[in-house]
Amino acid sequence: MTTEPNASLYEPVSAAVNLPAQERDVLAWWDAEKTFEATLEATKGAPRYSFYDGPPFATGLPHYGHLLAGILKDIVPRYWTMRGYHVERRFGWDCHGLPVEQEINKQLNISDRKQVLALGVDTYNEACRGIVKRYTSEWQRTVRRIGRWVDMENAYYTMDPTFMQSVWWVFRQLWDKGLIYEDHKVVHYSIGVSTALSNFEATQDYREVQDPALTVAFELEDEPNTFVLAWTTTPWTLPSNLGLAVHREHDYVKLHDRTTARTYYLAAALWESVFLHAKPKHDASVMETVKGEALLGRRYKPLLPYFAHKASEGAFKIIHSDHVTLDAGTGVVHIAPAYGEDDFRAGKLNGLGLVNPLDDDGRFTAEVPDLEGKLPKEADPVMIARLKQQGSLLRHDTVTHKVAFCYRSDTPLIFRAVKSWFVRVEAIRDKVIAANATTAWVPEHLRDGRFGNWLVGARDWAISRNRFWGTPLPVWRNAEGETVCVGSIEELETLSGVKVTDLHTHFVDKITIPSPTGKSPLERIDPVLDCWFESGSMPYAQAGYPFTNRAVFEESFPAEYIAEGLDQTRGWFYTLMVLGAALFDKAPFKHVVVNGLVLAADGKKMSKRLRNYPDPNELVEQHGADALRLYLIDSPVVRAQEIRFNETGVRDIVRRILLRWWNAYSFFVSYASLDGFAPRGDAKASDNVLDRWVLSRLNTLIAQTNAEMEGYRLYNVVPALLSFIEGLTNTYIRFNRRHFWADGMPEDKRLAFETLYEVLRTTAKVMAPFTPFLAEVMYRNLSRGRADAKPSVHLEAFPQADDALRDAALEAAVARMEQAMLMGRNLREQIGVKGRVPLRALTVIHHDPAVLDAMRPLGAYMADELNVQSVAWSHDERAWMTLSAKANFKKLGARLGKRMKEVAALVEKLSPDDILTLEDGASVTLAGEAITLDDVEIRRAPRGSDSALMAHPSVAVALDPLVTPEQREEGLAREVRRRIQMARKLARMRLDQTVVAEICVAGDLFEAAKARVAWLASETLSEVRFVEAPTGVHVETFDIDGDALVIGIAPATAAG
RNA sequence: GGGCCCAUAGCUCAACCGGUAAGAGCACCCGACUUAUAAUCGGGAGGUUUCGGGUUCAAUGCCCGAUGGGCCUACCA
Repeated sequence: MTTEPNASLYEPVSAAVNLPAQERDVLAWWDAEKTFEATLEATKGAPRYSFYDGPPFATGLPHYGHLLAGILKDIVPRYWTMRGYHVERRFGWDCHGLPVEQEINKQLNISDRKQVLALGVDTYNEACRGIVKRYTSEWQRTVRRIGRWVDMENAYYTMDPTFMQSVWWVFRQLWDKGLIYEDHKVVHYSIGVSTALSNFEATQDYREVQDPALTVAFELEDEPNTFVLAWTTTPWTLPSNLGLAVHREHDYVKLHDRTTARTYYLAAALWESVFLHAKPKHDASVMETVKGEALLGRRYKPLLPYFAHKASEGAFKIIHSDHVTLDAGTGVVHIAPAYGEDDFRAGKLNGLGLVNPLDDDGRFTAEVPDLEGKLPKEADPVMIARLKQQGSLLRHDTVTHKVAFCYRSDTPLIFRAVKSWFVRVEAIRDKVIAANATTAWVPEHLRDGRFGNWLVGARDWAISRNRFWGTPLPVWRNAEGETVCVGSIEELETLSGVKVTDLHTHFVDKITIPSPTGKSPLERIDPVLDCWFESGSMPYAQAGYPFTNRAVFEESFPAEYIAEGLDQTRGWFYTLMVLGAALFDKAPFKHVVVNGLVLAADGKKMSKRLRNYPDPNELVEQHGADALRLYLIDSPVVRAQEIRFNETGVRDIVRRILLRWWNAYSFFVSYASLDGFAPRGDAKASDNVLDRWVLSRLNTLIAQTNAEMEGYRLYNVVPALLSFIEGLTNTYIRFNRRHFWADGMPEDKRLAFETLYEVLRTTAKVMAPFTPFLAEVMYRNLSRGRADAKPSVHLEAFPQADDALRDAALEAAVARMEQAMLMGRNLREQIGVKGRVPLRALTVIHHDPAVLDAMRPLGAYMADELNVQSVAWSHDERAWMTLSAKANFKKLGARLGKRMKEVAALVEKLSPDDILTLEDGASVTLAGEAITLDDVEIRRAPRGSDSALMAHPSVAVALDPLVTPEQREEGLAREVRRRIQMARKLARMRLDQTVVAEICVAGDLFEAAKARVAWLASETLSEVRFVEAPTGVHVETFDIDGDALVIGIAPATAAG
C-alpha cells in the first residue's frame, strides 16, 4: 500500500444514496467487465460445485415466485464461488407440453385433435416452436435486474435435438431395465372435443351436478331369486359391467324382502338406509350376516346381454376391492374396468377383462346395439328404462355431487381407459426411497413428510401423452407386434437408413424401420413424452449425456444444490428422483431448498386482475434488488411457508439494514478522505476496547454466516447481519466518534480507521452473495490503492473467521454495557433528571469481580453517555439489592423430575447467605439435593436507599439521584449551549465559523450561563454577549421550562 | 375425501426441537437527541400464544379433537 498520504484515496460518498440507480450502474459495469464470466474463469480447475436449474415454462412472464426462486438460485452459487468452487449456472427452458399447445390452440382456434391433424402436425409443431422464445428477453431483463448470475446465452432448451436425444437415451435405459410397459390408463376424457385431458386441464372446472343413483340388482348364478345390490351414478357404464366388488372385511347381510319377494345381499351397515329409511319403505328382514370374504368368487348372471360371452373369460364374479366403503350405496361396487380408475385396477387384479364400447367421439359402438351412436348421458335414461322393465332396478334416486367439466366444451368429463406407456415406479420404489434418504432438505420435514409420503404411495408413472409438441416416444412397431426402442439419433439413422436432423414427431414419424424378419415396416407409435419426463432427465440431457460432455456430466452429478418451490414435490423433485434412482441408483441432488408461495399482502394469491401486488419491475426500481433479496430470504418463504408480500417490508430492509450500513460506510469514507487515511492493514494491533470488540463481532458474524450457509439456512443470515450493523452504528461508531474527530493522525485514531476500514471491507465480502450490488460498490471503493484488490468483490474469497480475534468475554462485556446504559437512561427518566443535568455517580454492580474488570475499560463511554461524573464498581450485591433465588427449571427439571416442585419451593426460600454461598461457587443442600449456582436463577430487586437502582440478569446499575445546585446549573448551561448551537444552525453558519451570539435570558438560566460564559464560548465557537434585545442575521426565541431564551447570531467580524 | 404445512401484539415475524415473568421490527402515544445517519435514541401501551380436551413436576412447543387459512392430491361407485 503505497498511497500518498493526504491524497483522497476514496471516491467521495454521499450520505444520501439512490440504491436502485447505483444498482443499475453496477449492472452496467458487470456487463462491461464480464464479471460473472471472470468468476467462472477464476475458479476454473477448482473443485466443481454443481447446481441444477429447474426449467420454467417458457410461456409466461416472470412473477415473484420466479424472482424468489431466482434469488435462492443466485445466493448459494455466489457463496460457494467465493468459497473457491467452480459453479456453473446454466439457465434452462421447458419448451414442450400443454401450455405451449394451448397458446397455439388459442391462436389458431383449435379445439380438438382432428383439427390439428387436418392442419398438419408439421405446421402445428412449428407454430409451437415459434412462440417458445417469445418471452426470453423479458426473462433476461428481470433475471439480470435482480442480480442473478446465470448463463442465459447458453441456456438449454428441452426442444434441442441434443436434449431430446438424451431423453431418448434415458427412455432406452429404462426400457432395457424392463421398467417401461404399455397398458391402459383411465383418464379424464372429454367427449366434447374427443380427447383425453391432462389432470391439469381436467381439474380446472368442478361443478355440482345432479346424477341418477341406481340401486341395481344382480342375480346370483347359483342361488335363484337371490340378488346382490350394487349402487351406481353412471347407468351408462352398466353394459360394460364385468364384476361386483365387496370388501372382504365388511359385514354383509342376506335379507328377505317381502315387498319384492326376493332375497338380497348388501352391506350390513347400509341395508336399513336402503330398505327402511328411504321411500318407499320395504318390508324386509335380515336372514343372516356374512363377511365379504364369504361372497368372493361367487358368480352372477350378466345384467345385460351385450358382453355375456365374457363370462367364460372370468367376468361376472364377486371380487374384493379396497376402495369399497360403507359411506353410501350398498357396500357393493359395480365394476366397469374401462370407466374408472379403481374399477380398472380391481378388474386387472381379478382378471375380469375389459370392454370399452365407446368410440373416440364417446359414442356407443355396435357392441351395444340398443345404445349405438348415443353419448353416455343420452344412454342413461335408456338404461334406466330397460332395467326397470326387466326388474333389475330396486331404487332410482338422485344425488348431487361434484363432477369435473371440460373447460373447452362445457360437457361433463367421463373416465375412460386409453392406451398409455408407463414407468414401473412401484417396482423401484424402495430404490427411490433409499435415494431420497441421502438428501438434505430445507425445511427438513419435507424429505420424509410430504415428499417421502408421496414416494411411499407412488404409482406407476404414465409418461405418454397423445399430443404433438413434445419428445416422441422412441418406439417403432409394426402390425405384427415387432417392437424396437431407439436410444439415439445414430441408432435411428442406422436402423432406418435415413438422415435425422430433428427429433420432433413431424420429422421422425416419417421414418420407418424395416422389419428385421421381413415383415411389414415398423412405424413410430403415436404418443409423445410427458414434459415432466424431460425436465426429470435434465441432469443428463442438459449435457447431452452420454453422447457429449461425458466428463462434465460425471463431475457434476449429482447436483450439490437445487432450489424450487413447494409445488415441485410432485413435479421436478419427484421426476428427478425417480429417474436418478432408476438410472444410477442415486439421488440426483444432495441439498434442496424449498420455497413457499408468495402471496399478496392481503393474504390472497397474487392476481393480475385484482392488482393486489406491486409490479416487480417497479418495486425493484423503487427499493432496489438488494433490498428485495434480503426481504425475501428473511421471510418464512425460505422455509417453504407462504409469505404475504409487503412492500413496506422491503422498505424496512432499506431503512434498517442497507441505509444504516451505507451510513457507516459513508461516515468512514468522508472522514478517511478528510484525514488522508491510507490503510496499512494492521487493525489487529489496536488495543482499544471498542476496536477489539467490533473485530470480535465481525468474526462472530463471519463464523455464523458460514455455519448457516453450510447448512443452507438462508433465513438465519439476515437477523445476524441486522444485529451486527446495529452494533456497528449504534455502539462502535457512536461511541468512537471522538476518535475520528481528533486532530491530525494520532495512533489511536489511525487504528480506529484501520479497524473500521477492515470491518467495512470485510462486511462487504460477507454480504456479497446476499446484496451483490451494495457489496460491490463498497468493496471497490474501499479497495482503492490496494495491490491485493480484486476487480470485483465477487472474485474475493469468502471470509473465514479468525478465532484469535473473537473474544466472547468482551462481547459479553459490551452487551452488559449496552444493557447498563439502557437502564441508566431509564433510571434518569424515573427520577426525572434530564440527560443534560450531570449526575454524580453511576455504580455498576455485579457479583463477579471478573465481569466488572471486563467492563471497566468501558466506563468512560458509560460516563459520557449517561452524563455522570464518575463510574463506580461494586461486587457487593447485598449492599444494593435484595437477592432471591428461583429454580432453574430446565437444569433441575431434567434431574429431579417429580421432585421439581418441592425443590423449587425450597429454592425460593433460600436465605441471602445461602445465595451468597452459591455465588461463591459452593453448593447448598436442599431436600438432599446438592444445589449449585447453575441450578438457580438469581433475582435482584432494588432495596430502599437514596439511589435509584435497576437490575437485569446480566448486570445492575445504580444512579446517584442527588442533584446539587451546582449540577443543576451545569445542566442549565448545557441547555443554553444547545440552543446556541441550534441558533447557529438556523443562522446557517458554517461549522468552523466564529460567530457573535447575543443572548437575552433571566433568572437561573442567566446565572448558569454567566458563570460558564467561557465554556459556552469555546463549545459553540462564539463570542457570547448578554444583551437586552439580541440582534443578528438570525434571532431565535426558545422556551426552556417556561423561561424565555432569545439568541441572536451574527458572523464575527474579521477583526474578531 | 386424503396427505402435508400454518395459526403467537393492530401488521410482518422470533422464541435454543418440553423448562417458569413470550421477544423484535413496523404502526400508535409520550419524550430525548440532532457536528455520520431522507435519521437516531429512550419510554409507554399492546398477548387467556385460535378454541376444547389430554400427557407431564413443567406445554406456545408433544398427543387427540375442533375452527380457520394454504399447498398438493383425488372419479367413494
